[in-house]
Amino acid sequence: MTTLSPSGPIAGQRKVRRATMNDVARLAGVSIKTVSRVVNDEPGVHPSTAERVLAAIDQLGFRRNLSARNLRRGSSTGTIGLVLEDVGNPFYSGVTRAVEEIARLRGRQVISGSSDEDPGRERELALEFCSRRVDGLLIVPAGLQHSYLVPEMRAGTPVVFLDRPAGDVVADTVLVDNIGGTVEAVTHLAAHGHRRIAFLGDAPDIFTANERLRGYREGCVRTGIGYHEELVAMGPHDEGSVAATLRRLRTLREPATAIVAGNNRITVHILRSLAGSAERPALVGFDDFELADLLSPPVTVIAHDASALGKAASDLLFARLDGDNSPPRRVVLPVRLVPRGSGEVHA
Amino acid sequence: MTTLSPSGPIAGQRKVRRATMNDVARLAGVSIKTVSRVVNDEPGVHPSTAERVLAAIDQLGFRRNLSARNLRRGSSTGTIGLVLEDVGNPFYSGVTRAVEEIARLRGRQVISGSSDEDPGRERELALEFCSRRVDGLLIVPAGLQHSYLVPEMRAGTPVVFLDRPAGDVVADTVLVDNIGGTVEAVTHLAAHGHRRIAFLGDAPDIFTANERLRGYREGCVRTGIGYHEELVAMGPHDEGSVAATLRRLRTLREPATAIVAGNNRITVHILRSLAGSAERPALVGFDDFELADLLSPPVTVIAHDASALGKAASDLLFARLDGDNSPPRRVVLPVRLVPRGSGEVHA
DNA sequence: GGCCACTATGACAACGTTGTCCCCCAGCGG
DNA sequence: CCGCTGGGGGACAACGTTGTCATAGTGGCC
Repeated sequence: MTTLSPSGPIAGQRKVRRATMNDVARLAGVSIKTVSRVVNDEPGVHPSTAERVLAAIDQLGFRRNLSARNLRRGSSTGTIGLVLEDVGNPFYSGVTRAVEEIARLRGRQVISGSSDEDPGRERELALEFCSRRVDGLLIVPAGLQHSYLVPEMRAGTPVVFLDRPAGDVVADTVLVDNIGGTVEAVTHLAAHGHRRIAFLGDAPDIFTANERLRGYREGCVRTGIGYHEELVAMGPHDEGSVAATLRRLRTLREPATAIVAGNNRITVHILRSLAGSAERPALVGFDDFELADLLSPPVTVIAHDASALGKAASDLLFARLDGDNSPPRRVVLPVRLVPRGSGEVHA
Repeated sequence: MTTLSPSGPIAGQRKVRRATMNDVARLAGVSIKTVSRVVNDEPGVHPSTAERVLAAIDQLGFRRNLSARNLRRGSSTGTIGLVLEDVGNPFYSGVTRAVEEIARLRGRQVISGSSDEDPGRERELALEFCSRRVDGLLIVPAGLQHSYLVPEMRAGTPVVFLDRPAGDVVADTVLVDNIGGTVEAVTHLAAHGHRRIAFLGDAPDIFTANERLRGYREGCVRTGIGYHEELVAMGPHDEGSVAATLRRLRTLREPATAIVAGNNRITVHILRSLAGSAERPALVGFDDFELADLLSPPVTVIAHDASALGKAASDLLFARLDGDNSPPRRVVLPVRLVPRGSGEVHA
């Protein structure tokens, strides 16, 4: 194995101009159009000519400029844009992976970015993607205003909202059954004898957090254990605030004996806070996560599949790209309670 | 809050042609060049003119076409390409996040794709990114041949290899101290009295797997416990093969009392296989992972920071983009053993 | 031998933007 | 009143590619 040094810029030389079809054409002694034909596998090029062209391409290291191509062709840049909350969050990286998979099958590249729950950033990313003329847009909304997308949608860019609905446009949306999930969580805990069930959720202006709170409340009402303000703690949570909340819940006149966690991050914060304490409340977490089954006790969760979400949204998007122009759809994916132990502790 | 329906394609109408600078110019009663000036915040436009232009832009929902811009300007498409093994793997999604962060600070978008350890796919992705004229390329190599990148590097596209070195080109590379890590793992286990330490690693043609094996071997030699073929199991591992290997290790004439796991996936497979069994060998895993500290016993790991890796690589890439043309560098990031319990079990 | 059909190839414009260069006009000094 | 200056704005070409249309050559057929 010889080690090639690319003897070019790396060694501090001037940048070499990139070869264009023109250069290839000159070298191969044909017209630029013929090069184009070869590059695009168009018929009607004599095999021997094609061979000369290919040799020239190889020699020059030619690679066609997709900016130029996209400009000329007008339609389809072969990319789709994905705006999510945080690629670093395993849930969203699962979504990303699924989207990438579907996109690959359909010959598209994914461009993604994290909004970090900042509506301004979400908008910035989405519009940036539009400037790049993505063929479609998948968005996990951070904000409630999406009218900024109207011109893009009018111009034919399909948009699918993911995990949360758009604020003020009508568009395809894929959600999970947040309400059903927390109703089930509460029901499950109540069935195991718990009457004092707390809910720790994310900031209430986040759609899913709010929905899950609603489900929690409905569960409390349906099971007859009643809804008690003091058992609810919403808001952006970090390790510290979760620990503080747990302390508070323990010292109530009637302490909480069970907890529903509003998302995977909160579940983990809770687990970490509880680590080592002998007495631990029953726990059901929203979102499944790796290793939940290996903890002791294993963590009961409301599971919903990141891949399924990504796949459903991509499928919807590609259906639009294929010309489906039926009215906007709202898909709600089911969740399921996975009993593992942590929620089956008796009160 | 009113609900806007984008009354366009969604409702099944014809696609509206997207507004161009020409349309804006016509509407604003100026030349296209003036529109360009406004859009690019160039000086020399009368405030009142600029206002008219901005109004027209708003009215038409104009968004400049970056394909055209990039084509015309020739340099910098404002994107960087990231080829990794699997965005769905938490380790790589951490890398992605870090890269995205740095890119954002430098005004770049990240385009990423997963190679799934397939060299062909890696190449395909990298070249696709080159066709899109990314400003730079970050690659977690799947294969050993990277001479296909030479024309690109010559043309001035900086390339940084991540986590593994390139096969046959000289280029910037950021690695972690794989050898040092497994040496330390073995040393740690030996210090706790283990003499029969097994190693479960990934396929040996993967650079990191091979390095870690080397470290393991060196650790065995240095500690004087000796290297025994029968204690090593390389190869692509899944849940089943790991379980089988563990059974084999248990039934040796001198069974293994400790295990070093070659990466986070293997560690998890091991944990899952061991779940429930009373007697468990000591374990040190390569790669830290979320909740490792909450398992029982908590899992001792060789930790290295995905963000640090992503950041180091991006920093290197942007240094190149800023004109640094010193000889290619190889950065090796330190790892550290995080003792948590699973590796401190006495033999 | 003349005409046609067909294959292989090329000339040219156009995609939407920006860099270069030029022009117009108001204001000002001589 | 003239020439000069500088701010504001426009005409035009060019980026690299592809779609449209034209054309040269070749062989077959009456």
